Amino acid sequence: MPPPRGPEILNFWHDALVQSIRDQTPDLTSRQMAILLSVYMTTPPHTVRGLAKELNVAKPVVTRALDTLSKLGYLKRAKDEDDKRNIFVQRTVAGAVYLRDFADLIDKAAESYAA
Amino acid sequence: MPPPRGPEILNFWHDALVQSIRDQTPDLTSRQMAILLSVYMTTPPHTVRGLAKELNVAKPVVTRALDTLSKLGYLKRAKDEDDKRNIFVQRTVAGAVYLRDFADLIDKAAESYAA
DNA sequence: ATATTCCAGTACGGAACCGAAACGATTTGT
DNA sequence: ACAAATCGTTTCGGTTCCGTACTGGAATAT
Repeated sequence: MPPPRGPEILNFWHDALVQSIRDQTPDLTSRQMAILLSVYMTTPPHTVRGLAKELNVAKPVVTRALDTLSKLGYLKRAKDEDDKRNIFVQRTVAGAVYLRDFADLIDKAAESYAA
Repeated sequence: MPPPRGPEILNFWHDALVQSIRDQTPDLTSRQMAILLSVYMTTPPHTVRGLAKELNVAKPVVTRALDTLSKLGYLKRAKDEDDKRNIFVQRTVAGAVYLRDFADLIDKAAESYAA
């Protein structure tokens, strides 16, 4: 299995992106998607400042993304009882489903490059 | 590296996305990125209606994306002398450089999942 | 206790994007 | 010749996002 690098990976990215756009699922911005993925793919706890630092963006960006993503039901805020200044961002079933579907989408796009 | 499959692909996508956001390169929307990639990764000629159909979006979406992308110098419009209603979307050096850098970025993110 | 630091969220003005409809310019059909 | 269809763009009102600055509440330091 010859590893496709460089140019070919752009083909892969292109196909996955086109699929996700065509499928008309709620159109998340790159930042929203990155935040959603961070919450699901990295170890808790997740705070606003932590996410902001990870992505190197301003805090309001994270707050706004959390507003949008929690309105969609893809994640939720939870209080930190030990330090009430904090909030923890947590996963939801709907978010897990959305990401599983997204993974299937990318997988499909990736099939062409498996050989 | 071949893109990973299954759940791992989300890790891969996450890392690539975070990298591209952190690197502060001009923040293209999914649609803009998809259009840019279509122009560079599929065979010419590329017209507005063709790109719109490929992505299943309205034509003005493509026109606006072309405005943004040509302002960035990542592609350019060219007249079709045979049918003056058409325009052809063409590649530029700056666009090629941008995509090569982007590919390097993804490649780097993919390295972690080589095994 | 009280001043300082830290956290998430809000306010604000500006910019970009969206879908739908309408527009000129060009080509095609009759 | 002239009506209809095609193509890219523009316009419209509305929504969302952005960065900067600021707010209120909570923890920490002196």
